[in-house]
Amino acid sequence: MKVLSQTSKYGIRALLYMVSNPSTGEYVSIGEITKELNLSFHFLTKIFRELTNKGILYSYRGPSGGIALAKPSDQIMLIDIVLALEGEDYFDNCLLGFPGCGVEKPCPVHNFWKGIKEDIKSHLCNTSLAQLGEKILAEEVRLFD
Amino acid sequence: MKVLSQTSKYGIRALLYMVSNPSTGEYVSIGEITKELNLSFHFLTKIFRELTNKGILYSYRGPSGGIALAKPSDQIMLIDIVLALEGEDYFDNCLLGFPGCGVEKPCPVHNFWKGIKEDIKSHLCNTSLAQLGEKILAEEVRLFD
DNA sequence: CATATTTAAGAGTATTAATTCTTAATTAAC
DNA sequence: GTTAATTAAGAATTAATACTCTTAAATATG
Repeated sequence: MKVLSQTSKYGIRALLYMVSNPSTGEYVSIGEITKELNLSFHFLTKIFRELTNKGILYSYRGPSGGIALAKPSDQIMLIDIVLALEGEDYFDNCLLGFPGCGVEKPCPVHNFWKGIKEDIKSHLCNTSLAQLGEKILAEEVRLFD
Repeated sequence: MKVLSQTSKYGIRALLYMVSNPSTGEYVSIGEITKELNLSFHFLTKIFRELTNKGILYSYRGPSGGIALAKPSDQIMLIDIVLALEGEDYFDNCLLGFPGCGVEKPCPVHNFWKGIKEDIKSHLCNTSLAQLGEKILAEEVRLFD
């Protein structure tokens, strides 16, 4: 059951590392993150480039450069990251792949699936990086192995 | 948001065609189904081979042969098809791909995702091909374009 | 038994997603 | 201005999924 691409998963994990490890400097380097989370440096760089282009991150080149959240972490919702990385049409899918499934001609599981998607969407809309970062800091959940 | 593979989607759509188009003979040919649903004959043949191997379908070769449900349609649940085609570990996933996410060391969205998965699983467990076939026959929903 | 119809099996190809690699641009510090 | 540290851009490669093709086996019918 692959609901999110590796791109989104790595992106979110890396952002959660950032909010749960308040760094001293203004920018945190991608190298540090990939080293800590054991991710591919080049792959995460590409992912973060996308988030920078979408206005979710700031980036700064050169020594002591890196990336930083463009907004306070309590104002960045999971939905922002998912839509940025998966595409704005992320929720426009039919579970069974029926061509033309929609309100006018629903597939046999349309209403059920609509409800599930609404649950997921609302949770992503109402969950900020800050909230999850706090859970990690409170050690209710874990970021690492 | 791709929750099911094309394999599962085509497989379920084809089975729904079967239950909503009670054929005269004992077996329905794969060629008829793919012609009606505009699917690839060879691809669906491969998918149905898997369902036959898993005991969900019977198959019979030769003229007027084809495939048939191995059990009455009200005893074949969507979960049976999904697990057969996606694998038994279909629900063993972490939304964010955290390594080792589980009860002992949950990721920050573990409990939320657990709930969603339970909703999906229980719906798939409680929905039979017969139920969906009836909805199609009652024209509440559509199988075709 | 010859032919036509159908599924079985799996090799082969194409498309998409994931990952790696190479080169360039920016900036700080000496 | 030279060097080192860092992101930017996107080409190139690999892996996974989706799909197609070829050959074989089974079976009904004349």
